[in-house]
Amino acid sequence: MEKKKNYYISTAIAYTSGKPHIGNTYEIVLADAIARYKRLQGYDVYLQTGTDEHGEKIELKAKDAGIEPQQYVDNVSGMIKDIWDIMNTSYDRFVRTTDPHHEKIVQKIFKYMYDKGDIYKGEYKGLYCTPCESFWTESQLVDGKCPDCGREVQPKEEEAYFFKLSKYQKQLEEYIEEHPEFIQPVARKNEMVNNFIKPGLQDLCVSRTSFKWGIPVDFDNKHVVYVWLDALTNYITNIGFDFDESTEEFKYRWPADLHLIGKDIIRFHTIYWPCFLMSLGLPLPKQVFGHPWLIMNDGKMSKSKGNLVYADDLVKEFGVDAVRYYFLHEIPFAADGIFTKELLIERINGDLVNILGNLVNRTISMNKKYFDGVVQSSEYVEDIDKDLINSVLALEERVTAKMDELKVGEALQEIFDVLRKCNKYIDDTMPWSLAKDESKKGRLGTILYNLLESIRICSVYLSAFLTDTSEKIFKQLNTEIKSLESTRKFGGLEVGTKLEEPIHLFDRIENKE
RNA sequence: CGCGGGAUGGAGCAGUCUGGUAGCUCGCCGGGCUCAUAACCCGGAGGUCGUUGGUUCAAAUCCAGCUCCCGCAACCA
Repeated sequence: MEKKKNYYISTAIAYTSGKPHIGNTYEIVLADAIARYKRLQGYDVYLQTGTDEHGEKIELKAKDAGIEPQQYVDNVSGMIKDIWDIMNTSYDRFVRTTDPHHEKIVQKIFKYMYDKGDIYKGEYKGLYCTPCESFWTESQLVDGKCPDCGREVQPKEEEAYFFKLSKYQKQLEEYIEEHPEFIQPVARKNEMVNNFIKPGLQDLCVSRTSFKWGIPVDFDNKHVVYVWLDALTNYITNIGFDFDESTEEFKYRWPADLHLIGKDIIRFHTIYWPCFLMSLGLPLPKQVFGHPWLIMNDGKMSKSKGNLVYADDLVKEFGVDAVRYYFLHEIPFAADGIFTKELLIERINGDLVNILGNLVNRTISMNKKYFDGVVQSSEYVEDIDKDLINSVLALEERVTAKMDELKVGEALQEIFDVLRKCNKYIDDTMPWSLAKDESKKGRLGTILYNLLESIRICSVYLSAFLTDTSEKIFKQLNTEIKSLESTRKFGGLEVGTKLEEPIHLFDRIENKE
């Protein structure tokens, strides 16, 4: 028996400062599509996501709301999970950094690094703005003053623990050089190497004394663990890492195959995280992909601009697969994608309604009209069929190639290219014309079979992206044949199958304004 | 001279590594078809490929300079 290969993919854990907007929601959908495609390919996939719940910002938010931090994060974490569910994402575990087990292991990790000498006690020297209670770096200052309030800053020292990043610099640099696929896209790798690693890594301050809402350093209670040491370790604590004896699951899953993260936190994942792992003596994740952002016309989404859009609102208005399609299709591999409602409607009408929905509807309608919905055999082959069938059979290779490069939007386009071909095939073969001639019924049945089978195969691939729609198509085709294996030979759909009534997969969005 | 990415018909992108008639989606104009959700199919108009110079029989593609845009520049999730 062949042993299934396993595939561990993670998203960044979402910060529980507030309800996630579509820019934050995009990532889990992207991860979900990758995970579903890998599952389709037969991998034993593990998709982990969750929430990052500590830090000063949350302490303050809770205080403003007049509730305990735990209550605050329980609420927001639940909200985030709800949205992930609304988006039909197939995560295997939803983790939280306030989970007692996670906290316990983080404390152990901190202690281990301290005992090993990788964490030491020192003084944090920085420029401090007293009214804002914040440290700033030279480069963050605006005209030499606090970027938040514009007041003078003073040099200040504070007791803190530091992690010896410098100790692992050489090892990290070598690893990155020897594994060109480690940081994606490559432009990000250059940023990290040129801006941080080559100039020399400074030791990282890994504890705070200015607030309480964090995991306490158990041997020095004045300090809480720096948020990133707490957050990043979620990737190992939740699958069973421990010093005494890690679980079988951990041994099986780690190292992760892919950390999917936003481009804003690449530094934490490609410099700090690898160094932490080296300190723990663990292998590094195979790949970190810093995906681009979904932004608005007027730039990044932000509360101050008042241009926030939420996924659950969009789903209510347009349906989950329309939103999934937009996220996955619109955002290229390396450049930011724009979100506007107009573009969303354009995608829905142009692709989902016209190309996909209409194709399925017209095909099933014809089969109903001409053959009472019964799938005919495909004996009457002509040359024109070959082009269509070859395109359909080539899909696996083409889609997989794009998915392996994490170019999910392009993978989706490959499928839609074939759907377009199906529409063209209908116009070229003119089934309605054959239907008028009783002697051409055989040929007519063959054409419709080719179309139905092409649609079925496309639907198998679509199941990774448009989960509900794919199911609706299978249901209309009245088939349970949905495996990737079944797409390798044209002819999976059984002759004699009785199709369901044709329905509209997507409704056209009429111009309201 | 901090590091990196980019500039291609009205819009969004591919093509640049491995020079050889500029491609895709949308929009626009014209035609076809009627199975289908005014959907589908075909044809057409529209580009000095940011700019200047160089190499070459030949440059969007290679080389050099310039202009403009964008990302990164460390303890902020």
